[in-house]
Amino acid sequence: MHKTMTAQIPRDCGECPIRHRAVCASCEADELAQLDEIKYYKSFEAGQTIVWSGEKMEFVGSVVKGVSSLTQTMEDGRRQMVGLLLPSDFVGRPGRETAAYDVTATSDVVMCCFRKKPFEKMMVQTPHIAQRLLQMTLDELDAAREWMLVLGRKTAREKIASLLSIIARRDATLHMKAGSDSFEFDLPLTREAMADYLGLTLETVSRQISALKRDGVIGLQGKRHVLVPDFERLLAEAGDDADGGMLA
Amino acid sequence: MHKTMTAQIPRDCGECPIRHRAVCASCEADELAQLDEIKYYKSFEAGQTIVWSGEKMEFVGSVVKGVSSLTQTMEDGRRQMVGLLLPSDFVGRPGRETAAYDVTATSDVVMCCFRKKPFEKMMVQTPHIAQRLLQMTLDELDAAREWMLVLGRKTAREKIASLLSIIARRDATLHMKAGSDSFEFDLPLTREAMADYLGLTLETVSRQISALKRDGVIGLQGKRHVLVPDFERLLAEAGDDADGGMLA
DNA sequence: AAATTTCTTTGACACAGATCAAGCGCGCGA
DNA sequence: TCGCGCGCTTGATCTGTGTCAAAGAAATTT
Repeated sequence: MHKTMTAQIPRDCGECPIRHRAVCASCEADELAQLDEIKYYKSFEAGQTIVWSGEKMEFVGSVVKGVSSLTQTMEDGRRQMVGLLLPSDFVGRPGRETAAYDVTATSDVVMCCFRKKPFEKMMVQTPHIAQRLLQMTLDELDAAREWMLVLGRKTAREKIASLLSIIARRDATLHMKAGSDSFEFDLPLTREAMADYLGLTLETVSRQISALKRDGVIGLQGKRHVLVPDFERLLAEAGDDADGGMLA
Repeated sequence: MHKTMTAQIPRDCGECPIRHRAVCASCEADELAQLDEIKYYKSFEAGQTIVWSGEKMEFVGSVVKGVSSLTQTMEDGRRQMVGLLLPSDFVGRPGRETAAYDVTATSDVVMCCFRKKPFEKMMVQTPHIAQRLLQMTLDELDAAREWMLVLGRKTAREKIASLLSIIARRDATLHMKAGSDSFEFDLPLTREAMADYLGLTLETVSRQISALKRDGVIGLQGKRHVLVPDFERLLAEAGDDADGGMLA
C-alpha cells in the first residue's frame, strides 16, 4: 500500500469526466458554481474503507474514478455486496445521518464529495436536482431488482456470466471495439469480491471462470483482463434473452 | 373466481386509510384536490395480473388495500419476486412507458391509480411530491438491498424467518398485541409465492415452515395464520442481530 | 354429499455448490 | 536472486436444497 495516489482530480465541474451522467447532469452554470462551493475531492486506495456501516456520514457524493462497493456483513462474517458503484454513481442518502452499508474502494477511487447539509439545502431550492436524483435512484432500484433475479434463481455459471456482462456493459462506451461483437475489459474485482457480489464462494467463482474460458465464452490475459469474443454468447450464458441486457 | 369484489373504496383522499404514508403524505388540501382530479380506484381479485411486464402502463399509483407483488420471469420459467407491495407502497415509474415487471395481485387488492401524464406534470409543478417519491424510492432501495443479503447469503430456514419477520413488522401496528412480544398475522402469500420471493422451491418452504413450527419458533392456525410467541427469537432465527429488524 | 381442483405436506434420492485442503505463480521486498 | 505472501486454481469430499413422486387437506364445483 505504498503507491502514491496521484489521481487526476478535476479542477472544477466543467472538466469533470462524469459531469453529464452524475447528479449534476441537469445543472446550469450558476448551479454548478454553487456545487463547486460545497464540494471537495477525496482519493482512496484499493482496499480502503470509505465509510463504515453505522458511522456518521458527513457527505454525499459521486464516484468520479474507479470502482467502489456497498457491502453488508452478518455477525458470523457472511458478506453480501449490495451495490457496485462505478463512475457517476451516487453515494449516500440525503436525510439520513448514518451509513447503512460499508463503502469500500475496490480499486483506487476518486470521490466527489458534497457537504451533506448544504447539499440537502440545495436540493430543496433546486427541484431538478431532486428530480435527477430520483431518476438515478429508480435506475439503481431497477439494477437491484435485476440483481435479485441473479441471486435468487441463477446458477453459478449464469451468475458469473451476468456479472461479466454487467461490467462489460457499464464501460462499453470506453472499451468496445467499434464494428464488432468483441469486447475486452479489466475486472475491477478480486475473485473474493466477485463471490461476495454473487452469493458464491471464491472457489466456485474461480472454477466457473475457468469453465467459461475452457468453453471459449471468454478469454483471459492474466487474471484480470477479460476478452469477450461474442457478446451475444455471453448474454445467452447469463440466461438473459439475447438482447435484454444490451438494448433494453 | 366468482366472489364479488365489494372492497371498501375511499370516497376521497380525505378518508383514504393510507393517506399519511403514501406519495401524497406531504400534500396540502389544494394539492389533494388536484390529485382527486386525476385518480381513480381499481380492484383486483387475488391471482389477477395487474400489469404485464413490457405492457404499456397508463398509470402510476399506490396500493390501498391488499398485497401485490412484482415478479421477473426467465424464459425457462424460473421466477423471482423482486418486490412485495403492501398498502401505501407506490407502483410504477414516472418517465417510463412500459412496465419492467409483472405486477400481480397476491390477495384481493385495491389500487389508487393516477393517470400518468397529469401525475408527471404535477410532479414537476409541486416539487415536494418528487421529494416524497424520492424518500419512498430510497426506502425501497434499502429494502431491496436488505433482500439481496437474504437471497445471497441466508439459509432456507433463515430466509423463511426473514420473510415472516418482514411481514410481521410491516403490519405490526395493526396486529401487535399491546404489551407483549407476541404477534400474530395472516400470511398474504401462498407457499409458492413465498418460494418465488425467497429463491427457494415450494417444497423447501413447506419443510422449513414445518421445522420452525416443530421447534416452537412459530405456531400455525390453519395454513396461513401465523403466531409468533417470541419475536426476538424469530429475529435471531432470521440471522439478524437481535433488534436490527425492528428498531433500526 | 361426491367429485374435482388447488394448495400443502412429506419422503427418497440426486446434484450443485460449499467446505476443506493442497499447491501454483506472480509481484515485491530483502 | 531468493523467498515470502497474496491472489488464484484445482482436487476430494460433504451437505443443503432441488427434483421427482405420492398422498393428505381444504376449498370449490357439480
